[in-house]
Amino acid sequence: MTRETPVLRTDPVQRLLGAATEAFAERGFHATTTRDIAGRAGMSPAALYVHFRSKEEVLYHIALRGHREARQIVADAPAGLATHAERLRAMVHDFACWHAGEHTMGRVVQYELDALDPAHRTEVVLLREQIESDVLGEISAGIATGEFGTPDAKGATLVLLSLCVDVARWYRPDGRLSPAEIGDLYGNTALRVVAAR
Amino acid sequence: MTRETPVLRTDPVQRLLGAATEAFAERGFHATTTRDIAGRAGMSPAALYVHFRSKEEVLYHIALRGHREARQIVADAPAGLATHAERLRAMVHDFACWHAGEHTMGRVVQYELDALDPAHRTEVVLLREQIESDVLGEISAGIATGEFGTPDAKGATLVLLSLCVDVARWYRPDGRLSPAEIGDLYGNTALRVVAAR
DNA sequence: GTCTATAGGGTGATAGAC
DNA sequence: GTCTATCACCCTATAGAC
Repeated sequence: MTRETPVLRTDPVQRLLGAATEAFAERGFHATTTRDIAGRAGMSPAALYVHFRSKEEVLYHIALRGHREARQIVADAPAGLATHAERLRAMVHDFACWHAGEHTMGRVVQYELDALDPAHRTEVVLLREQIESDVLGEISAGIATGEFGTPDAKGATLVLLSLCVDVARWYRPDGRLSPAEIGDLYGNTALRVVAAR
Repeated sequence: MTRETPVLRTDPVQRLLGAATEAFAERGFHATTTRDIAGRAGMSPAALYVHFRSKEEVLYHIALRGHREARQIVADAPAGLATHAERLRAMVHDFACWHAGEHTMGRVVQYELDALDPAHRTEVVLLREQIESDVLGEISAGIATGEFGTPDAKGATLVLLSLCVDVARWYRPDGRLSPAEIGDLYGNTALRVVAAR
């Protein structure tokens, strides 16, 4: 009567999305074959096309889910924190930490965007702009209250987002730093970058 | 008697390497066909194989040249500068600036490494470690003299190199910041990251 | 050193049985 | 909803003429 495998893993769509995320992260979208995706999910190549119209549509679903997840991370981070310094630290901490812990998803989300159809790409770029806006808003607010000494909110936003995104490129699970340690390092770095008083 | 095209452009090897760099940067190694490379260089697909053993060997030559160029940029940057702060600022300024101005080369150098043969990859990774060592050495020296307040030389090195590398991902020639402005922003950011006095 | 032609194999996607 | 079999196309790399 017990269920050995979680429901998520028996749902063929979720199995295909998970398999594709791994394959895209390891070899890139173009170098990944539909046979590889289906094989990792324990299916024949044809089964993929029952659930998705094309290989590109698989990437689209992954990119959409990943970006929504990332946006949520950034939006939820400052909840309950009072100062702009603590709020920004939490946002950068959690965003960097997510790119380490979810580096497989992160790599697909950040580096395979150009493989999307123009319409799908536009939709995903909107989510990216919301994340950027969240961070820019926090930094601008901190500058307005005098909590941050930097005069350049846009420059600081660019630097901090770029820093977090690049974690997905270099992070390795067997590396020197854990996701939590990366979050700490990056959260503290953020306060230096905006010259928090 | 005048020469309309520079010698570099008439050398088929240089033409192929330039064409391949553009193609790899735009579409990635795996999505680029040898037909595309040869076509951009004004040749037939077969001509490529007179000068290179394989598509991978073309990438290898680009990666080697790009990494040597980048290493030179970082090594030359601090020449003639006395304080560790000015030396580090120059290194980060020039390295970031290079990734913007040479973003086509930079994108290939930073994001197509995994497509190299294991032996070629190892050779290129050695050059990367030299760049890392150059920056770590400068930061450690600045900490030793008390010029930099950060206690974490490795963390600061990681942050600054990551920042510069990621410029190749997001930089667009028609964007808000010029390569020189990015260099300035990143050079100043570097001094904040290491807590320069 | 360049070309045209092609070998040999892999790719995304579909047809039709169960 | 999954499978086997396959289509039509594209790929890297090579052969051989000039």
